[in-house]
Order: sequence, then structure tokens, then C-alpha cells
Amino acid sequence: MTTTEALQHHYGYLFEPELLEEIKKVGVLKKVQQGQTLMQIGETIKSMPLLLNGAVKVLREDEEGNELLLYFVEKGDTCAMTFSCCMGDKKSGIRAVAETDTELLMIPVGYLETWMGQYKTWQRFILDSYHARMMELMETIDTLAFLRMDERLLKHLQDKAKVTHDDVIYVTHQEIAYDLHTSRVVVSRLLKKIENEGKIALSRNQIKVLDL
DNA sequence: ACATTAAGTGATT
DNA sequence: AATCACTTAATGT
Repeated sequence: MTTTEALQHHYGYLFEPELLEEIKKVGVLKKVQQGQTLMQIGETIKSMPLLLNGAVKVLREDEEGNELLLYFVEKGDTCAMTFSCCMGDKKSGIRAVAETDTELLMIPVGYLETWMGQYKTWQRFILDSYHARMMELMETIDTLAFLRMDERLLKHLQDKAKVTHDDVIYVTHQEIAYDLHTSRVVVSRLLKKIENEGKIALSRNQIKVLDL
């Protein structure tokens, strides 16, 4: 799929032709491989990404390198957080890693504000995106606060399967432990339990999610 | 065959 | 749910 086609496909129904043209003109295509870091904590961002395909996971991280997964960003999405970051010239409070191979269109900061006034659809898009992100964050908080570890784990696997469009997930227990901020041993034990409940199938370096 | 890495388990806090 | 200590299994060289 060409960049133009992907743009048309995921954003065509949102934006008017003139805006699409502008995006095409000023957007810089960026391809990242799975596992690559897109944004590091403390960096200042100078463009806002529009996801064309693939998925990105957004993590919080403390000084000691402890991680906690916040949410996934999928194709057709943007992370509106970067919008506020760009405008205020603030430093990023999060780390973003490509969950799958991903293509993004990077829009330089300058255009963001101009388009806000110029295009109603752009304004809508940014606002909706903010809202969507906010809801996702609330859901994440709910999950953290009210769900037990085994439920969190299963939910994480289901989310992961969803964004990668594959019911088989290729990860180690250790990596999951990092995402959920727990220990490998706990992940192993709970996965075993969930497997016995017939919801997943385990093998080395991969987990098949049966209960979607 | 040997080393390395991933996963499983019992016991303790 | 976390941590330790140890075992077992899979994989790479």
C-alpha cells in the first residue's frame, strides 16, 4: 500500500481533500521496525505522528528503568499527547516503542496550530483523539486499581493480540513482566493458571490467545 | 557436547 | 504478589 493510499484509507473520511493534500505535502514518512523506540523520556518533540499502519505501545518509566504500559496507539490514531508537548515545547513524559513494524507520517509542529484554525475537521480530530486517549488512560487506571494480576495479564494478552492482528503473541514471560511491572515468576505462574483454564496455549516464546 | 536463555516450581516473606 | 534458589526444557554454536 502506498503512503497516499494508506492516508486516504485511514484518514480520508475524516479530512477534507485540501487538508489531505497539505498533509501529503508536509508530512514526512517514517518507518520503524518492531521494537524500535520512537520517543524517549525527556526528549522534546518537534512533530506529531499520524499512524498509517502498525501499532505503538506507550510506556511510563521511572529513573531505575521500571516500566509500566499505558496504552497502545493503532493505525488511524495519533497520540494527542504529543500535540500538547509540541505546542508547549514540553519534554516527553513517556516512552514509545513500536509494537509491530510501523509507518508514520510526521507532521512538523508549525502546521498543527495553523490547521486548528483553518480546518474544522482537524480540530475535531485533535479533540476526539484527546478524548479517546483520556478514556484509554482511565481504563488503564481502572485495570490497575481494580483488577487482580491474573485479569490484568489476560487483558494485556488480548489487547496485544488485537493490535498486532494475530492471536499468537511472540514474547517471553520476562517481557510481559516488564510491561505489567511485575516479576517473571508471577507471570509464569499466572500464565500457567490461565492455560489450565483453557484461555491460552503456551509454548516457548509464544502464547496463543484462545479466549478473545 | 556445551553454554545460554526461557520457563517451571517449592518455599519463604 | 514478590523474591530466592534451584530445576528443567529449548535453542544456539
